[in-house]
Amino acid sequence: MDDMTEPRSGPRMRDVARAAGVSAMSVSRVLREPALVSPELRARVEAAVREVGYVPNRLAGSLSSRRSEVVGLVVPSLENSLFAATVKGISDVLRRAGFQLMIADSGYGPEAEEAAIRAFLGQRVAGLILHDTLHTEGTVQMIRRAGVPVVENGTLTETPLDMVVSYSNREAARAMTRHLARLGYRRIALVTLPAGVNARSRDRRLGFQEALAELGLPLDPRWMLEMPPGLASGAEAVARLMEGEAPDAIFFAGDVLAAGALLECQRRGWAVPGRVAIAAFDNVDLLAHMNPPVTTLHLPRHEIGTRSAQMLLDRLARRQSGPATVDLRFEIIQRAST
Amino acid sequence: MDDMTEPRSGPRMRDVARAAGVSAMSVSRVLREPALVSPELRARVEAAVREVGYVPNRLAGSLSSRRSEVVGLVVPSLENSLFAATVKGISDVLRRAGFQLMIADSGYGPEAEEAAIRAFLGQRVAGLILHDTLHTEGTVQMIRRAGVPVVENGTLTETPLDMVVSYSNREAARAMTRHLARLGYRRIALVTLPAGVNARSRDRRLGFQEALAELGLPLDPRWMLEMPPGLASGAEAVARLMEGEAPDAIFFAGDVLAAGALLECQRRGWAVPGRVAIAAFDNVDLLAHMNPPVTTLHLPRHEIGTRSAQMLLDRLARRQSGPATVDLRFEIIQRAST
DNA sequence: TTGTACGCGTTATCAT
DNA sequence: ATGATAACGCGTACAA
Repeated sequence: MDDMTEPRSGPRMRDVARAAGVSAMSVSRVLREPALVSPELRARVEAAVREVGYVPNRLAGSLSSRRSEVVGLVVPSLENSLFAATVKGISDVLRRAGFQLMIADSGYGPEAEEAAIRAFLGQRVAGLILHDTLHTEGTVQMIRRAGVPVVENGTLTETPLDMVVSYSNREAARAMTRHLARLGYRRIALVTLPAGVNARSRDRRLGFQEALAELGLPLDPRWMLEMPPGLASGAEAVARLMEGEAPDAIFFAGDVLAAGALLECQRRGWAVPGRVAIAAFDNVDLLAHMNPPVTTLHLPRHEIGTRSAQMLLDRLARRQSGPATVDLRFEIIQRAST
Repeated sequence: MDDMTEPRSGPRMRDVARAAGVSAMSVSRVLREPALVSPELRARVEAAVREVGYVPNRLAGSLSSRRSEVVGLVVPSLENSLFAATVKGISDVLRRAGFQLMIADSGYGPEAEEAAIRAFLGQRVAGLILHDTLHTEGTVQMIRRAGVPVVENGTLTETPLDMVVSYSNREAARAMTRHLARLGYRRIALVTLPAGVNARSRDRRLGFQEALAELGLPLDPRWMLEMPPGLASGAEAVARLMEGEAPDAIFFAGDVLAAGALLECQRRGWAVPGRVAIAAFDNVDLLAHMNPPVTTLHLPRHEIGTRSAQMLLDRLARRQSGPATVDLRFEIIQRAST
């Protein structure tokens, strides 16, 4: 039965020092620079640390050293598994370096992002990783004033805050569109997420339009839909596009729209790709296992995370200096749905 | 062109105080207890805050007050979207209370969990939320010594560290098994994730066995499979179970195994539920959109998050005192696959 | 209502 | 190689 007294503060460095019969500074050194310390001292201190169950207070440490081992990450949504791969990459690299990860979502737009970043800066994070590339003025000012390194992830923005690690959404959409044309499709439709505050969707639409123009294919505005995320959206989109003058291929450039569409085709008995071909944007496991398997892009989601974290760490270690843009490659995965 | 000098520390409270012509304490009060301060003082201070772009240092604040507004969360995997709903619930509640979230994954087992918790305690988190319920001795000791409130989420463990918010994996598995029997199925197989270090899988297997015993149905060990997570696993499981003496229903109690199995049945031309019925454990969007839609359980994933965070906040505000177990309800969603 | 003094637990710096 | 001292930036407790 625990007694519910005041939250204990636990043993401090000086308690360890006393137990080991040394000064607090020696304890600090043993913990951070064991090489600079005599083996005997180290042994005594390490024993004392275990004896009293000492867990160093990183708040005090960071306050004093003016450094922190926490990175702040802002993703558009915590529920979207597309970001999960990137988060995993970030987390893996940070953990090995002894860094912690704080996460917030900006689901409600750039203002929510600003609030999250303000909170992170209050915690004096060592760096920031942002998925979105569209920020409020206040956000930009805060970040500049704070002088923390930042990596943006969502798309290869031309106006980066600092560092960017991503792939080109525009080139990826362009490549897939050209791929569909190469396969013989001529009436190609595009479905994206709402492009309003989503730079990624905007870039994908641009790439699609570019490709059609280059190929001399018709660009019918009725064949460019914006739908909210979700399987139901994909189903609705394909149903809507197929009534009237139907496309022969649909490029679903976002979320799980393509999967939803294919499932709807199965229900309606529409042959894929016989009646309409379907292509997706993201190489989620599901698409490979569907019937037919769905043609899609493979994007370096995990690598975006590892590279982002690594660049941040390099900058913090002064191993790298200025802004930088890393353009990671994507790949087309041709499957039976096209 | 930024000059890459030393990381600036930014304006401090005393800088704001000077700019406003008041004492630092007044700045602190304006920020934390605006009600106790005269309107004019507040106005001057708020203007000064904006003028110098002040962002309070929460490291210093927490060090001084011995309180923090950070909660540590450990999930088994950052890539599994099942946890995402819970994380979202946690994040939503914490944000409204001005709390931040630190996240780590324990993908490599209880030792990784211990390391994550040690790091969190070093950051002096106000509380912990753990998905797993199986911990090392070191973990238990550390948490007791630190005296931080803890919520466990994964299953209704009978040996909680402190608070538990979950549903009963055992009852849920039992209920679904009985449901299948009620529908007339008699040769019921079970597929779970490896139950080794996974208390959830263990509880599900127990519930399944209980139900069979109660119903007087045969318990053939060859009909209880353990498979790694993933669609491919589900496909392999159904293929393996259907050779030889085949079950008439398969209960896939984990991950997306059921979806993988159904897709495999489509490929093989096995009618579902004609040839074999399929039930799943988690109400992911996909299952509702498949052909046929898949019978499953609806689990209170999001509510687990909100309730966990709320209980933690309540405890921190001294509004609730002791250990507690919250048993949230689940629900059977009967669909065409059974 | 506002201000002063001190301490939170650690690290940087300098001295021995 | 080890120790003493003074910050780090804020909040608590008390005084005015």
